[in-house]
Amino acid sequence: MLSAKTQYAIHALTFLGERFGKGPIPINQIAEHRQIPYKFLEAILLELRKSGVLGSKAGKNGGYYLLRPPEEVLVVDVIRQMEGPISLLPCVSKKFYESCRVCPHAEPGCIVREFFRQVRDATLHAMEGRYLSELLDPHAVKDRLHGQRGGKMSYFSSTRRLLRSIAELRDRKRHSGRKIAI
Amino acid sequence: MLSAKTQYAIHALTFLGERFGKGPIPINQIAEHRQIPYKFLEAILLELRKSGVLGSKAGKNGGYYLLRPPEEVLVVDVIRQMEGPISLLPCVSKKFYESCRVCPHAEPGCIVREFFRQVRDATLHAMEGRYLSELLDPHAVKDRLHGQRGGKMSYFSSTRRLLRSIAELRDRKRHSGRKIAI
DNA sequence: ATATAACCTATCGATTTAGTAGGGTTTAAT
DNA sequence: ATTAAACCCTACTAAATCGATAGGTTATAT
Repeated sequence: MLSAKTQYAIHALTFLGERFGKGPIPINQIAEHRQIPYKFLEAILLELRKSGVLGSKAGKNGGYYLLRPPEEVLVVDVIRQMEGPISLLPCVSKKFYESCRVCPHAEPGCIVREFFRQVRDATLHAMEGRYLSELLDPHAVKDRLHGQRGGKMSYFSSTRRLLRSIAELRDRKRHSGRKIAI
Repeated sequence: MLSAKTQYAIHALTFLGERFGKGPIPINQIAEHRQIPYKFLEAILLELRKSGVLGSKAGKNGGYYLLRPPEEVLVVDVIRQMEGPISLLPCVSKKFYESCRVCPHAEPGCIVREFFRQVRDATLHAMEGRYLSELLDPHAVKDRLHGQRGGKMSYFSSTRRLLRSIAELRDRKRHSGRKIAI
């Protein structure tokens, strides 16, 4: 299970994603809308800023904002950043590899290890190429587009266009043959 | 990541699986072969017995043993027993469902929830229908068969037969349409 | 200057983790 | 009956993690 911290982080990021391009959003706004304890959220956002996901601006009209558009923020990266390894065993993790406590030399033939490698492959496959943009509330995103484009576009044309661009981006990434470590 | 307890449990069960049919195996034998602290392992085996996976026999020549053959022990059941939910969010778990802290009413349209439901489906699909028998060291299983059948069978015929029966069992279960909850 | 808002350090109680210690009970081979 | 071997149970502990909270510092728009 994901810790409360990670869950809060994801929901905070969706809030910021839905308001991408609208300038810095203050912590209390996020905290109120998403029901997250202010001080806890403060620490989470600070961590996300230090890990390069968010930018911040101090002082009046300050707050936090995504450094890149939600279409380019990998959900799996956020989870790894906050939670650590996706793998169920340390010895099948690439990003957080540690030797197993039962077979410290990680024998290549370890059959338990092989099983959990398959599990992590399945989990990772479901996560890879999935972006923050896919977790946003379409209604909020609509507002965001209206805000940027002056509200000239219809709901249907704007969201259809957005969804198409997301699908294209995701498809490109999925078939790029890029190895994604776990 | 799985806790040390769960990892130890799995390895202890493989040890017992490889010796299934040979009567009770004492704790210290498992502890020594699998490098698990004796007292910690004792607690783990006790828990596995209470949850119906293992049987035990006290006294001289006593020990622990699998109540059913390894071909019938689901790995995912062991993980759930020791570790809890497989899901990454409480609100997508069937066996351990709890409401999400961000949306307490678990709105059916929650897009974050949908994402993590897909992830848990993928993880579960990799686990479902996988049995303890698939995690056993073939060499140890060979010995077990030799022990039971008096060593008359050749290595190849015995293991081939075993592997075929495992594959058949797994295939039956995989296509039985049985819903496996998470 | 003032209000606002991020930044930083430190702490804190509760829970979980990964064990350890020691003794009591039951079984069974002799 | 003795006694060794193993199960069973309670309690404890040191460390880490979790889920926050407190309070002061720095930056910035007005």
